[in-house]
Amino acid sequence: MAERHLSIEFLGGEASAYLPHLAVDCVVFGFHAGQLRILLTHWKERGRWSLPGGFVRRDEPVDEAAHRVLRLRTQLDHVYLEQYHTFGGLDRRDEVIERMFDDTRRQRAAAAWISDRFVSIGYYALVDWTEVTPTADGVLTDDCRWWDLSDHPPLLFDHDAMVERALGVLRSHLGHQPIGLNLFPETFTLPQLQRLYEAILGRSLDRRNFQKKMRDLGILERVGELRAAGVRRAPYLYRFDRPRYEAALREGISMGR
Amino acid sequence: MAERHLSIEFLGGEASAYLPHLAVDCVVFGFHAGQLRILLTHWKERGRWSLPGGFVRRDEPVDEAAHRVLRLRTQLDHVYLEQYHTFGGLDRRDEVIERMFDDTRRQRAAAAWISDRFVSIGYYALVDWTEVTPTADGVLTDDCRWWDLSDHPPLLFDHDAMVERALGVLRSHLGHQPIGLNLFPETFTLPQLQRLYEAILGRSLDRRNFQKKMRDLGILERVGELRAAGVRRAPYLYRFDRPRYEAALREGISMGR
DNA sequence: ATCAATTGTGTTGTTACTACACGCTATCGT
DNA sequence: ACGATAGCGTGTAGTAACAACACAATTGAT
Repeated sequence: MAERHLSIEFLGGEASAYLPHLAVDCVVFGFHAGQLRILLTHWKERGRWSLPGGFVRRDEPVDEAAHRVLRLRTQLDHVYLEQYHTFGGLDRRDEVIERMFDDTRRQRAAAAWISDRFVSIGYYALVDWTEVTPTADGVLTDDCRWWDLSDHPPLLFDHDAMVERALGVLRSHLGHQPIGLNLFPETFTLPQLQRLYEAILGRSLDRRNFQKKMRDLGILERVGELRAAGVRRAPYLYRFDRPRYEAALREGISMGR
Repeated sequence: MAERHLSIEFLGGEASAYLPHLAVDCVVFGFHAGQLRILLTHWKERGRWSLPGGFVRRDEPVDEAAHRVLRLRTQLDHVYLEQYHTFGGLDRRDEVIERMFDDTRRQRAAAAWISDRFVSIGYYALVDWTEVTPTADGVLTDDCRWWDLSDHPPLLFDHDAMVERALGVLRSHLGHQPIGLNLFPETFTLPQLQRLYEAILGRSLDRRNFQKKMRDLGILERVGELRAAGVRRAPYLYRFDRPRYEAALREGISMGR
């Protein structure tokens, strides 16, 4: 395979193993230092960033395709994943990528396959970033890393709009179901949780009302105190009560707005 | 074209004018006599019912494909349409339809095309049923009519699940945005509107609180009284104040639950 | 004239949310 | 040693939204 050219092989053998014109893209949210972050992949040939995505195998449900993509990019297996919208505008095609293939007949077919119009099913994921091992595929992409949601490079295709919409959906879900179990390690503090909520909502919340609300929800378990350097008073550590958390997920809660 | 066989022509010429493996299906909600109703199409060859659906042209956004499908089945142009979920399980294929094609090579290709696995983008529509002219295509389907949501025949493929999910989404939207403008004629009464809400939510509401709530929303305009036979007291007729209704759509409201 | 059925409106108690004030703990500066 | 300071935890009062409830108005049937 030539250095500057792609092979049809990057698709895992035959392009026909995948459904044409269909892709999945994932907005992977993490949370660190009071900031929402998203996982992005860097395209080798054009020096630009996009959401981690992939194609759908013919023998695979689309949800499973999203999980597979995420497994490849994060090395994580059971992530919280939610389909939120399918993007099907006419602008969704990639003409640049076509030039990245050799000019053999087989390669031309692959080039045509991939550069044609795509409909993309958008998923968003919530993960504990400390467990993620960002991984580029080394073929189409040569880098994969976290970016601050509020300070990331402009993305390829319509991926900026996909991020925007994912955040909007996440925000609207926040008022009706608990969020946090998937974004934090086992234990966390209430100030941390509040900063997460503030990052998602994009505005500050009253600490006292927030804590009262959280306590009253009955999905938290106090497990000790956080001992850390430079901290004045030690905040309590909490862990989510899984059965109650999941019950709240199913039945819904109300969280102000 | 043989009587009992389909032609590739039903796809509007070349099958290749459409994206393979991709479909749109619409759950069209109407409201009549206190009941939610959905529009279903009857498949000629198997004597069973399904949601109205269709394929996506290569030169057409998926939202536009949904509108086109709806235009064909209802003769209506600007319906309220919302994408709510994309269904991509492995069971979504149609093996029966394959036998409905002639055995010419071209027709076999079409048979393979249509009988392969499909991913379907689900939309739901809200329409004033009095304006709809249900229309079957006469090729794949020979009937198109309204059914009570609570009393319709079992549907083909996974369409029962698609209806179920559409209703769930509609229900959850009900608490955050006004609904009704698209389901009623120009004018309607508050008791009618309440019955619509009750049909969607699946439970009865308090008439007094409902009316107070609706009045306070400030999206209604009183335009007279309804004179009807057999009615004791004449209810007032209302019309939605469009600008205010649309503002409520954008900004969201809270409607109990 | 009375009754029955349906519609319109007001009142009250309760709950949820918003705004706000204070005490506790540990570190830091002096 | 000591107070100042920064961050954390809890409580209280006012307000707005919601749920439960009662009564008056209109019209056709008896």
